[in-house]
Amino acid sequence: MKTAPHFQGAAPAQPANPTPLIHARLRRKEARPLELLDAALALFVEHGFAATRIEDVAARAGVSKGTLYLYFPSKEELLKEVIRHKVVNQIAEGMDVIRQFEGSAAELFAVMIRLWWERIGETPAGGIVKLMMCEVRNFPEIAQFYVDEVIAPSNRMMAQMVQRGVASGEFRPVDVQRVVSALVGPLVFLAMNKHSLGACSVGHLLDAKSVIEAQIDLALNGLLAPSLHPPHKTPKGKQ
Amino acid sequence: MKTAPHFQGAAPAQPANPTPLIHARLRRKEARPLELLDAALALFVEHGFAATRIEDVAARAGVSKGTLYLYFPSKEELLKEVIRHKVVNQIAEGMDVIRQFEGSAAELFAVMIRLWWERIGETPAGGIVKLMMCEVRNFPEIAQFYVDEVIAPSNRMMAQMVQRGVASGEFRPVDVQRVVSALVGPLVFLAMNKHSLGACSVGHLLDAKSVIEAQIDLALNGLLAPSLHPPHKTPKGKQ
Amino acid sequence: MKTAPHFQGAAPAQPANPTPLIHARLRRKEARPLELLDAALALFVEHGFAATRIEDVAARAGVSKGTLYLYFPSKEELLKEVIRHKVVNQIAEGMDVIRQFEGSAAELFAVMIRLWWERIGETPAGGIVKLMMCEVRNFPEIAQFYVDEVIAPSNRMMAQMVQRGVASGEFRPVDVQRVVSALVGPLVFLAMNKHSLGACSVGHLLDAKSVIEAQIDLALNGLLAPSLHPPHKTPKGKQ
Amino acid sequence: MKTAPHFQGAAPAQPANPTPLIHARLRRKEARPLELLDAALALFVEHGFAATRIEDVAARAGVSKGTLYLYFPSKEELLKEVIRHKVVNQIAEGMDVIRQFEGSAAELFAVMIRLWWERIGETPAGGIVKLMMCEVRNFPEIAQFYVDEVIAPSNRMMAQMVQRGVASGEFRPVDVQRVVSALVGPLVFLAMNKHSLGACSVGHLLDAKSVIEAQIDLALNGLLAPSLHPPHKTPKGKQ
DNA sequence: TATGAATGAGGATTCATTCAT
DNA sequence: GATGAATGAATCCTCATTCAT
Repeated sequence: MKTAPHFQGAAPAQPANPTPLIHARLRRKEARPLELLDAALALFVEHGFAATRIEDVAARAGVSKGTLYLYFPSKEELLKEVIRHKVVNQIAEGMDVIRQFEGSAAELFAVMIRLWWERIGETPAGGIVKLMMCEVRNFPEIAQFYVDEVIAPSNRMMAQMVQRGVASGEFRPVDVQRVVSALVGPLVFLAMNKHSLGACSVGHLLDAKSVIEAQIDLALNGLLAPSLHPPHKTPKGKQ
Repeated sequence: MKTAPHFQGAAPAQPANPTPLIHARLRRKEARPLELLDAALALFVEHGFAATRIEDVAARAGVSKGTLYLYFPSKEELLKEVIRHKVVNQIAEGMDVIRQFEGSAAELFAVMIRLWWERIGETPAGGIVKLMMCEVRNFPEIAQFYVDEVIAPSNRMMAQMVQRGVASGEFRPVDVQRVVSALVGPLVFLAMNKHSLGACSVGHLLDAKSVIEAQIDLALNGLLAPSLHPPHKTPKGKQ
Repeated sequence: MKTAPHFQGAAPAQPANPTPLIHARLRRKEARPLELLDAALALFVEHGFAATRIEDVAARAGVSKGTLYLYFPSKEELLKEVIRHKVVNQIAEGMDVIRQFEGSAAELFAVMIRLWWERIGETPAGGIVKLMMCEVRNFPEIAQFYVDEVIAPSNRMMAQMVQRGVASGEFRPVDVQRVVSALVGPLVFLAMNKHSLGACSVGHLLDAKSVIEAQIDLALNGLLAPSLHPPHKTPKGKQ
Repeated sequence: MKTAPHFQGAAPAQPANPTPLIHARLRRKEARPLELLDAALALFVEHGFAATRIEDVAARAGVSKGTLYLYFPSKEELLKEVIRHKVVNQIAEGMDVIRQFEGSAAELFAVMIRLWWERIGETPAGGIVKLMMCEVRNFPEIAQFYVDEVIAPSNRMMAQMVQRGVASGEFRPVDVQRVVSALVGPLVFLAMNKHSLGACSVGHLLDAKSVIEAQIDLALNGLLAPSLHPPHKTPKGKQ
């Protein structure tokens, strides 16, 4: 049950080695599990866990089947490691950026929604969202982990954001939890769709960015206190 | 594990049995494919297509493997038939009700969202939504079918609904297609969640009905023309 | 283990009922096993025993699977019955005609070879030959039966025929048994070929009748006593 | 049940192992397909294609089912490869020897018939003959292949041989093609019989070599020009 | 008798996992 | 460490056989 060291797994461009004295061989050795996790994530997301062959994961990472088993004791453990590693690394990373933002509630709101898409929805982390939706029921232990590590913190953050606007009077008084759920829905849907119908040749129906803008527009108009209406304009050029 | 011969769900119209003591065998033979489709839907939704064993589908329908193959030539055809049968029947059925609605755009909007959940989201048809999201990439022909038969008609209908409000001046002028996508997102998300995390023991985080109400509230406030604000009140006792 | 009454199984045209008072129903009942045997023979010859489906045999005989099992307790017994019945009826019947022939040794020789082809080789009995060649090793008990009932009598008859010519001085003195084997070979080969390559679209390479004539010509020229050479002319028009 | 790594039969030329202790694994890997083809040939010939279990083929080659599928993608492809490999190697090999012969037409004739038996009829290639006769109708593509690669070349060569005798006046003028067919018949029959009735305990009726001699005697006497009669004596001790 | 729906043992094929090199 | 040949349990699917009607 090895856990890989912290590492920016999915980054396509690898900056020059910060500690040049370490052998390239060693770096490769450390990177291997991450390449395997990337490969596994991509294939699990595309085909589902059961329909993905270990051999294809290995091949995509450029190693042989046997090598994969040097790092992961079974297919199921590989899946768990993918989730654990990608969730903590990628999701958390996305969240970090979001968490630091300051500004008005409405601005924060719009920025956060956009950032969520850029940092999570359209990155490999979005694949995790689909993978979880499709596989949790086959791996109940993972569900708890996912709820604790991802869902709950996300919800708390979103809730804080809405709550801040309500407290300041910027937003109408609303049931924060339910509004959060209503806001999260389309984001999760967009992320899933990207790896589902959106990845099929027939699926170029949704332009995620413009749907995001429509949702921001709709939600902000729905949230803002009556006295402030209509302060949030439909973005230019978007009809 | 036998399910009742009086099948539930999918048949468009079942006349009262004209000859009450006609062969039980014959009645079974007619009911069998529907029972198998129900069983397949349930298991495909729960475990995914690849991880579901044909033998388990048959057992859930109270028959043996061999019997399943009397009605469906292969596992893949079974999946296709599940999609075709459940989609056309359930989706079309829900749509019918909606099409006949008369009233203000805002009322229609609220009714439609609630009806979608009652007729599709929380029925077995909701399982189709999750199933499709998880499996389309492995079955490109099904993707085309699903887009043509489900996504496109649904979108068209939602778009008409929004467009009616915009045309009458009840709603703000918005990009209808994008708003529709933003509206569909949380509904689809709710349906998927019901069969995903929501079905795990840790997943009782979302109360679908109240999220639906929150979304209606949010979206109507976001859609209504400024001059009418705030005409749509947060429903009593929901905040 | 019912055995069917003597009957001209394969004849497409059924002559007027010789005993008109017997119900057509009854005749049908008696004929059914024969229709099944005919169907089984045809399919076993075409596809082999293992690759033939019981259901196809029944369908070819115009009855259902269940009906076949009213007459034959298993697929293997059906095969045995096909062989027993077709061998005794068809082969023996062909032999009868041949056995009665009288004439000079050379004439008898030529006539018998031609008759063998007409009465056995190109009739359904020829199918038995192929069936036996292909399946005996899987059914060793049948081998003894076939040797006793078909091979040995045929060989004896052919041997008598050759021996008669040798004894009368018409033929050279030869090892009768070996010559018989050398004569039987191409006949059996022709019969098998008819149901093998000859039945494929690519197999129109052999015209059985002219090969037969070539063999008669060759063998007679090879058998006749030196003083009589060349008494047996190459048939007219055959070059 | 392992067969020796020094494979028998099919390889055109096997150089002495240059590095005697090179990986046994590697040597196995190269020998494996040949051992599997040998095993498949033996079992297909004995039981027929449909009645042979893949697992038994693998076991006879000393490996497991799974291993067979490393080398052949399906049972049907295995059959095709058996045909292709055994046919081109064994048939071609026999043909080579024959092609180089010099001498009188009668001598060539006798030598060729005997050689055919020694090089093809009584070797594993003889099994191919039976296999083809029994299975071609189920595999039309193979029929074409077999006609093009085996039947046609063989016939052409036999025809040349007879034609040479006719042209030189050694043989009577005969219809060469038909005589060839009449000559091929008993050879093919002997080969098939060896794997059919001849392989059953009751089937020791034919001594192939002496039948061959009888056929040579018979055919040569039948072919030689009248003026030369009787130049070809029945071989000593064979009558 | 005749039917054909139902069964489940059997066989082809796949693929996660092991292990000798 | 790395490989990939080998394994065999697991799964899809077929079809001989049974049996209620």
